[in-house]
Amino acid sequence: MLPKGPYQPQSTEEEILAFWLENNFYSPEYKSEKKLSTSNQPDRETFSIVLPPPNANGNLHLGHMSGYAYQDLMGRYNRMKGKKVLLLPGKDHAGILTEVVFEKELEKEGLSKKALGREEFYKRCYDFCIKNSENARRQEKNIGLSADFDRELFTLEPKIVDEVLKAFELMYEDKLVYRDKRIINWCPRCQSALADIDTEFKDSQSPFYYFKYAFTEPETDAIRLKNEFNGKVIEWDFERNSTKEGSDRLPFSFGNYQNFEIIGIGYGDEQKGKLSGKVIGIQMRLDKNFRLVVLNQETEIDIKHELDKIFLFEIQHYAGAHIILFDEYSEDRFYTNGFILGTVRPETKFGDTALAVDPDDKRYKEFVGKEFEVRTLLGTSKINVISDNAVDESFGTGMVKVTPAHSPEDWDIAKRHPDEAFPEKQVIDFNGKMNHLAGKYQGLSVKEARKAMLEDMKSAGMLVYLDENYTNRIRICERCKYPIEPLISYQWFVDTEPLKSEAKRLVEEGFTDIMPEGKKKTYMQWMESKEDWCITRQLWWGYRVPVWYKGEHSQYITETGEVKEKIGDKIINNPEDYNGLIYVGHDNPNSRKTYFIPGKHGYMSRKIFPEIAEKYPNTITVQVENIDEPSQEDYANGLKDYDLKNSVIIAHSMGCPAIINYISENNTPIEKLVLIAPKLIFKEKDRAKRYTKMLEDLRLDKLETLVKELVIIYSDNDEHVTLEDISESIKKQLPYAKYVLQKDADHFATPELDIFPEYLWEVIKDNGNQLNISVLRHGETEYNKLGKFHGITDIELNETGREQAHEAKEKLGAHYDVIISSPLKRARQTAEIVNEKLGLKIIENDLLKERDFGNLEGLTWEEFSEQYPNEASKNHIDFQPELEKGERIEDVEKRLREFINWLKTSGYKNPLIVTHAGVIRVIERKLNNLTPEQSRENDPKNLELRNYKLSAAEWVQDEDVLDTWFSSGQWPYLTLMVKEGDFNEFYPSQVMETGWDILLFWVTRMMLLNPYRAKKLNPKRTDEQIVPFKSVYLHGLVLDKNGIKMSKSKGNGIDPFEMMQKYGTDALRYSFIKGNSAGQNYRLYEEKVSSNRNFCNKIWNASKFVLFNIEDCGEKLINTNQTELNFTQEDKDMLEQIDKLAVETTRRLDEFKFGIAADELYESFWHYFADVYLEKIKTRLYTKDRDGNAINTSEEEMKSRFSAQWLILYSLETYLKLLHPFIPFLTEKIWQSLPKREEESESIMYSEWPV
RNA sequence: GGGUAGUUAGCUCAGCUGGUAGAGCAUUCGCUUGACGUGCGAAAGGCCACAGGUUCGAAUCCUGUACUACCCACCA
Repeated sequence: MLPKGPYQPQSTEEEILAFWLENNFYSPEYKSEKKLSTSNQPDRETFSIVLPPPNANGNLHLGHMSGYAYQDLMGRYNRMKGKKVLLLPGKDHAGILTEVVFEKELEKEGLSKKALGREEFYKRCYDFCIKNSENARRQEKNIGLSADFDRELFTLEPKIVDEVLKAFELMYEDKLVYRDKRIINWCPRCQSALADIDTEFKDSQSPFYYFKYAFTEPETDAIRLKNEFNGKVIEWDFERNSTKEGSDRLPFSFGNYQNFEIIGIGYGDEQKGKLSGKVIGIQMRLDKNFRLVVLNQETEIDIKHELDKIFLFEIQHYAGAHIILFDEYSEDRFYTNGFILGTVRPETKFGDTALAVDPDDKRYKEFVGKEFEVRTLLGTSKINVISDNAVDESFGTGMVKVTPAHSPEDWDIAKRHPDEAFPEKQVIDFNGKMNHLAGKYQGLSVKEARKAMLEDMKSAGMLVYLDENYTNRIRICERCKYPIEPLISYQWFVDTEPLKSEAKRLVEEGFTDIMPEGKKKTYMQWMESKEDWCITRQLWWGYRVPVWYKGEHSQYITETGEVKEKIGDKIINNPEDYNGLIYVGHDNPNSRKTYFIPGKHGYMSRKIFPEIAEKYPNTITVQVENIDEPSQEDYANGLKDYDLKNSVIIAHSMGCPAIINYISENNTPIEKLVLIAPKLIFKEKDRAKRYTKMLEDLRLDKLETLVKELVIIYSDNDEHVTLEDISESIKKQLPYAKYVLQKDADHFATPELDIFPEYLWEVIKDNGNQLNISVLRHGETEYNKLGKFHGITDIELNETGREQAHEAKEKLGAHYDVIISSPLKRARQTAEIVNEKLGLKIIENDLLKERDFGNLEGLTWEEFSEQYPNEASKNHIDFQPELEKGERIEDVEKRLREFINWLKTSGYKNPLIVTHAGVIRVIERKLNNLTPEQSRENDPKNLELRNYKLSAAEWVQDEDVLDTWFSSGQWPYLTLMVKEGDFNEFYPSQVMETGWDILLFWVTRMMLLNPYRAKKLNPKRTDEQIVPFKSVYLHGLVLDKNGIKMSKSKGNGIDPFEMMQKYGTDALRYSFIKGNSAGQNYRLYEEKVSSNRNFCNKIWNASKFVLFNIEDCGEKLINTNQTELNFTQEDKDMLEQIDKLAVETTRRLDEFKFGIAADELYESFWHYFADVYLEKIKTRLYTKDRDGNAINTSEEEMKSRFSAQWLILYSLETYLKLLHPFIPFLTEKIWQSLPKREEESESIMYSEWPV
């Protein structure tokens, strides 16, 4: 029985939720022991929804909750229909948003991103997200979301990360991902590139500057400037003060004022006297030969204001005309001819590369295609005039400055006029400050520069007009609202074209359906648009791009303002320059090994391979048993202990067929395979009977897919292989290999190391040591002699020290290319002395300074022990880890790591470094991986020279991370790949349910990337099998009572949990659904929730009534068949009503008309079942009248009563089932109290849907 | 500039296979001992934006207009 009183949602929900969770009902794998449970239906179809992952950090708001209500509704409905349902939850790392949030979090602790370093930051941020995601997960459970939480995934989970990076690699290979220089949105605050979609617009009132590029030679070009008004040349009749047509008006108007009297004419000044003293008017120099002076006769108007308006109008329409306001400006200022242009961003004008006009604009026709020298704030410069359709002749002056580096539109224009408008000139740096091209404005922020330039343009007479009332829209960062700076930068992009046309087709052909219909068009329109999708962000929080550069890479701005990229010391000028400098793959190419596979014969295998392997790290000679007569098995045994994946392999002779077979068999991808004298492969089949098997097995067919770069080195005078053989045999079979001819005799048997083929050296050096560092300790000082510690105490060399240095210089080799010295005197002096012989450049580097010993400075150990006994006891004469003042050892290590990194990229190959004992120790430790204790006994003596080798050409990983949409765009694929078998079972999912506002952000990108991945996984998948979901249902957004979008900043949000507390989760869920339709925003306010709470209460009370009135029936009710009963007309009506409703509800749900279904259920349950039917049958149900006398006692009455009892139970159960997807908790609670058959499901979740 | 949706009761919205309009809230009146006042019964309130068309019949389908909201692009 149900308890008395109104429905109490809180306690019921708690109880029911625990029941569901404990029984694992949410898992698609759930199986019940009860026979009637729908989980036991044979051959269940699957039904999956991959849920949109909310930000792991965030609290869930109404928007999330409404989504869950819809998703869960579908899940529960389909579960009851007997489907195997998976609702797959996840949490998003939300890239830039979280990074900003977490940075603020760190600030609170007095920490910063930089102080933590990348790894630590990532780790902490990860923990932060995981911790906070518990919150969201709890909220999801509380709303009753029946998702399989055991499958929940975080977007940065290692397995997901692997898959995301793999997508990048695949797309790179397919050329769908490429690196290029583009104009991008740069957020100077976030210090990151952003995609268009990560930006917003804000209306802004920005002054609009009309300024003039004045010709340096005023009269030449200016003369040709013609002014045509409305298509005709004005001809003014001076005599009659009218135009040639006889009108006394100009063939155009000044703003709204028609009644201007034209009183001044002619170039001569005969009329001037008439104007003196009272003229406030406009003088237009329409042509070289005359001007017009116009006087306003209206006295009541604000003449200054009106003239401003007119003036602006004239500037805009009669560009090139020279206009003067008499009392404002002196005449001369405007008599210089030039081009007037308008802009809101004068500071970018240093980046102008051309001036553009509308091709149809007659005013400028004869200037197009010519170059002019004009005056600028920084002197003069030459500039081209081009014509382009992007220019609108009616806007501004009809002439635009083209600044390709700072405006996306101008970049596009420039691309169409590469010769005139390129290369770009970037004048603003990544911090939003003016750079070297801005002359005296360098270093100013964009805002400051604008202000300074305004003043300068005014005084230089360049400013023609300033329109203070201009409104435009500026792009701002979606996350931090900082204005975006369009800049040119090298980034990674996705080529969306081919993906878009595919995504468009899949919807057009109906493999994915989008609801509501109207949004399909929005989708199509987006799929037709063009976009360079920039997928790299300069952040730490996210998937670090699996890209490696050969050496440090950087972007910089050249003297002329061109943006360039440098990798190592190579400058990238075109895409081909990246060849060999970029490695894409998420293994670290630095740890890539070089393997030598020896053959049976020769000096190469026996001597050279082992010698090199010993000398170079990461180089290994594979040991092969029975190398005199090796078999395939011998090779396989030798190789099996090594991970050859993505390695470099150099094989000789018999090693060649062996390795080819081995990698083919194991499908091992190889970065580079070098085959030296692989003659046996091609020639010696008949001769080498012993190797027949190896050669017969030879699988050249797979090489092309497995080996990225294949090199074959052959010898032209090999007795076995001739050039002809090569061309006939090998090249035909391996046309993609690179062939290297070794001219000399058969090198590979020659005992001379130095004729080892040059090419091989290159290969090995990639992984080998290129940088030879020699480190020299300075000479003796007085303090050294006395045993006094001196770190930063700047003591000179003493006599002995100088002598030592002189001695040392004689012994030094001549191969150094630079001297790098600590700035302290003792080192610097030593460097200078030894350099007397070497004659090199000496560079000082602060990082090489000796450690600051704090209290120990200037003291001997004994003195120190006396003065600071405590401190001394914690340290040792040779090793001082615990100094109270001074520099910490870790800090010394840190700066030296920095120094070594700098050195690697400095370009020096053989530097001589002059520094201090402490520093040398640290360097040594770093390079030899020693602990401080291990290194302390090995102090270098004065002027002792030590040599180290370093790998200079290291691969350096790209610092950037991937755009969040790049990963969330693959979400269904990614999540279903994690658990074995899920992909095959649940992909494609049935529905994608989300708000329509992220259709263009997310749904489109999922349609771009998922089909691509699915097809890649298995090319045989059909269109139907590659789409990520069959239907997209876009729900409307939740608005507040006044129809305004809820937001934190407006404070108009409703807290869903407050509503749940107050009215119950079911009531809130019902409010999200009842009466709403796809794609339509709807308002949510407390009254709605409360009325739905009333509905829940109605269900509760009606159920109590039903249960109370069937109490006396016991087992009889559930064992009676409908056909055994005699129904009255009212019963039959009820029966018809409920049966029809079930059919109707099913239809509505199948058509995604959730809102209508909820309406109809509400109506039918309340206003028919409860209000009509239950009222009608009360007389049949009661066993006593008001006075307590027994009634309904005849057999017929008893029968009628039983029929009614049967029917109210039947109806109630049916209603509960139909309502369960909408109102899960309450319906479960009541269902539990209903009399049921033994084999009935233990939960309404798996009860059978009534149709 | 391109696109999408909307315009129905005082308010918020349903109603989209065409058959003289519905719900919630609000309003008015009545009802309280037996599931429920978080209730029951009743009432009032709409030429379904406008104009054409198709049809026996249009809130519903078509065309156009007006207004509103939103999205995309552009704004030198």
